[in-house]
Amino acid sequence: MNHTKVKTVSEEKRQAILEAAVEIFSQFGYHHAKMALIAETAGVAAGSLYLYYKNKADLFSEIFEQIWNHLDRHTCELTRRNDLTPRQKMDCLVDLIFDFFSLKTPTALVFVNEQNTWYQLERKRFVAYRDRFLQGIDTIFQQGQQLGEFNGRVSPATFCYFIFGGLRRVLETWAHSPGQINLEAIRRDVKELIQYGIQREATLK
Amino acid sequence: MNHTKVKTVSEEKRQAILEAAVEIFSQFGYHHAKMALIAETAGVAAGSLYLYYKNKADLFSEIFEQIWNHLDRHTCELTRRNDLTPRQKMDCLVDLIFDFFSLKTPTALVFVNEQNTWYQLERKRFVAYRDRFLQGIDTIFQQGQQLGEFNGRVSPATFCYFIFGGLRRVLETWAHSPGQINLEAIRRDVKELIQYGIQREATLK
Amino acid sequence: MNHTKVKTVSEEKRQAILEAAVEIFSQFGYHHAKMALIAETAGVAAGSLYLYYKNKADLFSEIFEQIWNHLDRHTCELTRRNDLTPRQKMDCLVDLIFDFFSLKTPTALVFVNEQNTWYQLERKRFVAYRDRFLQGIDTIFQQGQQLGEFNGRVSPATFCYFIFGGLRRVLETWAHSPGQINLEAIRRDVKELIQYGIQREATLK
Amino acid sequence: MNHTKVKTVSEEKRQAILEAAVEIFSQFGYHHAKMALIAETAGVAAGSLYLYYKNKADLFSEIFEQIWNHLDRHTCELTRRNDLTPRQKMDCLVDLIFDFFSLKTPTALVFVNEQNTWYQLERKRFVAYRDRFLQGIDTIFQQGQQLGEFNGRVSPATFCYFIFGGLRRVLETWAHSPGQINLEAIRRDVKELIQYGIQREATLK
DNA sequence: AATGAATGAGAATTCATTCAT
DNA sequence: TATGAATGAATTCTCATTCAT
Repeated sequence: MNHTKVKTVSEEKRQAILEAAVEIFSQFGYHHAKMALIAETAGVAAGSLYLYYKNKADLFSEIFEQIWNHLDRHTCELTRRNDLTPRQKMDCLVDLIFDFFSLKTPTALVFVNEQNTWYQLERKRFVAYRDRFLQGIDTIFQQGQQLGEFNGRVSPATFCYFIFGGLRRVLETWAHSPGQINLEAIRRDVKELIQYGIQREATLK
Repeated sequence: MNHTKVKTVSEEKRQAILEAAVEIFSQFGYHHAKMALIAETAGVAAGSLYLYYKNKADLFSEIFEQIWNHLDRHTCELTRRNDLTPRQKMDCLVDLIFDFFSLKTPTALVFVNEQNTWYQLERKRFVAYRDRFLQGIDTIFQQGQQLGEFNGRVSPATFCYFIFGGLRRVLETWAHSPGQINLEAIRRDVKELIQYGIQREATLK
Repeated sequence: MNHTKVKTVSEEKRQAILEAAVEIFSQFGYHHAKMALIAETAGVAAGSLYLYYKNKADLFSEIFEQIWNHLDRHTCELTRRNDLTPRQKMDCLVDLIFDFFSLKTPTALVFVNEQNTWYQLERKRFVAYRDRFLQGIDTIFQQGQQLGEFNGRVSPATFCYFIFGGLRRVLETWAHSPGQINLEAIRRDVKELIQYGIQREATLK
Repeated sequence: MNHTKVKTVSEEKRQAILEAAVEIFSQFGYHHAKMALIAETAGVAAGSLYLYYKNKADLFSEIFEQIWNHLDRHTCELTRRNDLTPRQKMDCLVDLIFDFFSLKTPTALVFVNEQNTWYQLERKRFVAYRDRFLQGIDTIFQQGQQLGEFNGRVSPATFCYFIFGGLRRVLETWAHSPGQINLEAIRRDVKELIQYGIQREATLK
């Protein structure tokens, strides 16, 4: 029974370190974040970090893995739902991301600001996760095209990249001054942009 | 007397260094780019870099300054033209970005990938340039809204970021495998997405 | 009451740790041998090592102590025997070393490879053991010289080192690929080399 | 012309660093030698070491390379000479080594004491150099066996290893207290041991 | 102006040892 | 006794920048 406790204690500390890392990475960026400071923030000795994570890059990657797992899980569910129209699904997708950003702000800051760092550290995984996510958008988009709800003249790939890039960019701006920009206003705007960007002309009559 | 000539020679070398820097920064990212390698690429000694630029950050900033000046100049011109409708201006803006990416790919990659690095190095300038550029788009956008051509419910800033983020992302994909993707097809798709994203519903009748 | 038993149990674990240490030290060398790995090999927790040995150096030293005690005991016995000629005693000495190597190969490897490490850690003891052992050889050697059996022009110490170095080297080669080399053939060769190296010219007539 | 000078200056400093390294390695052993101390001893900054040597292991290896190149060159020459009998060649070989040890004592100390360290760092090169050297002894030995000068009952391989090991061991002892042991006395003894160890019985009549 | 060898501050990481349980 | 998570001292190596030539 204390096996469970040990596991729990460890898992708790692992999480505490991760949270400290998020804090420090979001504040200083990957390259200026010092392991010693992460350790101090987490309330452990510097050496202890290496009991839970192989090295700085590994600790950093863990943040991205957790985010992607979260996004992935929900995107998959979303594509499979039958109770929503493609247009509603697209809205939900935007909500999924915006909810994550408003609830886990520091994590989200790391996610958008250090995207390129992670790409350099873990090219393979970066591409894999990104493509899986794009796949999700693609699925929804094609569902919409088949139902005649979405603009049929645009290639799904371009659409995916465009929407994903637009979202990321908007959130980057927010990430640079999260206190000053109203996330909810942006959320509405983005939905509007996507909806009217994908809407088939005929339906607008 | 030969002051002009010296100036020119110096200016040429300054530019050569800058181009080498673009090459190296785009390949390795700011933090993994070594000054020694930039010097070698530029065909000068490491120490000589410091005759032309104060330090690494300064050299890096210069790249962003040049890009912004280029974008700025063209955006300003564009806003002032009377021979184009706002919708056409928006098309021209897309062309501006597409041309920039296809003609100066490494520069463009540094611009999109190292945005956050530059933000950390030069917060003030980052914000200043960004806002000035936004101002330009805003002008066009408002012209379009006043003429009833553009969607009036979206904030120009969000619109602007979203569009540019989308553009950037699409072009990044192209930049990673330029031979395999038809740039002109993407250009058309993007214009389509933007037009129908900003178009006032009524005009779609 | 069960004091004896406890002692025995403890002694067994102490020995198990020592054997694990021999294994790891012989494989990685003193400086690359990790205490954690020794503990794992011995089937105890890392912290437990310190219940039996003061520290890494102490554990390491214990190996040398045991080897020396083994060599010492047999060498002493050998010198005291009256039923053997000096030449036969020398043969026995070679057998002692050969047996040690073939029966306790990892231990022997630590002994030969880490000689210098031990010298740095325990200079005093190193010298003391070495000199005591030399004393033994010296005794046999002088017995041989007095009987006119051995070459009188060579210093016993040099003789001793030379012979042991040669033995060690030959056995090292064998230890690195025990299956491919016939230990008995080497044993014969070495005895031949020693005999004819120590033999007084006159006796060869 | 100053190209030569630059080269010379660099080569001099490279050598100065190497000598400092020999000094420090011989005093503390590889694992306790600090790069900072080597730099200080050489009169350069710590970072400068890395201009001349890739890392600590590389600097350390250079010492062994130089020694082996020296020994190699002379051993090769020796085997090819026609003006010496095999017995004289064997004597010269011993002299080669002893001369090196008396002239370059600190270097020699590193060579014998850190043999095992080098083996662990550069297994391949260690074996290659050692085997090439053994080859040299082997050549001389077989020349001697063919002429009937040397003991024909001992396998050349065992002989080589034995002699090499004996030599190394004798010098190790000297290395542990170079001031207290008369190298010349050992030199004589070793020659004696080898000669009478390899001498064919018949020639002793 | 140009060079490039020299500098040295700075940070990640390892691992023997401890100690609360 | 036994554990093994936590500690933190200690050290290598990198690379932007300087400066004597």
